[in-house]
Amino acid sequence: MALAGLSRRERQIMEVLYQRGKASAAEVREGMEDAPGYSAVRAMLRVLEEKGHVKHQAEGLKYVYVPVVNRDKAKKSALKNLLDTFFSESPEQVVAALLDVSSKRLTREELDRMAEMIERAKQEGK
Amino acid sequence: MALAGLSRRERQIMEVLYQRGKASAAEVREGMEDAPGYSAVRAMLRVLEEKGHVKHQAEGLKYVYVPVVNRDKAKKSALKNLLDTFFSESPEQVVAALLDVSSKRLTREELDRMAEMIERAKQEGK
DNA sequence: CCACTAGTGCTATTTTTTCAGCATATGCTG
DNA sequence: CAGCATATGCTGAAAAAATAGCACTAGTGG
Repeated sequence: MALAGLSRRERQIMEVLYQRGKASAAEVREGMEDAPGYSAVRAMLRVLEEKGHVKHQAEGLKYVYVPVVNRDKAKKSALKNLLDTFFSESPEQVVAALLDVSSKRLTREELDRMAEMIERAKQEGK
Repeated sequence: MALAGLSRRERQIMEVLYQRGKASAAEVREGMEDAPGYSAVRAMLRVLEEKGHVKHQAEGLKYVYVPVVNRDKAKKSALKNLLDTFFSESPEQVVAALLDVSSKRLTREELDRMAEMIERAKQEGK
């Protein structure tokens, strides 16, 4: 898993990076809760780079950091982990929780699209 | 969040506890990847208790540890976090990933139940 | 009773993590 | 050009985390 094995701060940083796709040290810092000093963030990004979790590219004047493991893979393994630790590997329960957590914000259209996805899965599995 | 702000090991331990509901130090240890020595696990459980994340109860001869924040709350906040960092807060995408990750294992019945849940959400939201 | 196993409590030590500060480079502005 | 803002590179050190080890207690089997 892309997030496992990381220290608290490292994890926080990786989450920001996955959220934004890419970010400079300063941006990462902004995205962090209880952000430490700028130096600290940079130091940690450097460590993360050494460990091979992120890479940087010059963009204009500054460095922009990007996760090495692509978002999609990280996403899947994060989901798997969640499934594992909280949902007893039961996807249904995830859907239930999902509807619960975000029920107010879900539009009719979104619900329709979800239903459709499930419909399609049924077809395929038949 | 019940898992935020924890160190790597602490987090690992909490995940095991949420997975199993409750566990003795030895069981927690079994559930951990790259498990450290037994003493280490116990020490961390003690720290987690001090910090108020777990509590213990004597069960027979040994102590059994339980998370303080109940599973359901922890579950929701973990899901919210996932949504936030990987799915741009889009529940649909979660469903898509869910179907993708576990498509093989999903039975017709499970899919039906999911569809039904969504159907119900539509009714309510109408 | 003695040895053995499986617990607990506590503490000391090592390793990681986290952080701040300084020196330096670059572009921009008046 | 001088001053300022914004970068990076690096290093040292405080703080937190992770771990091992020891002493002790309570059952259990011989």
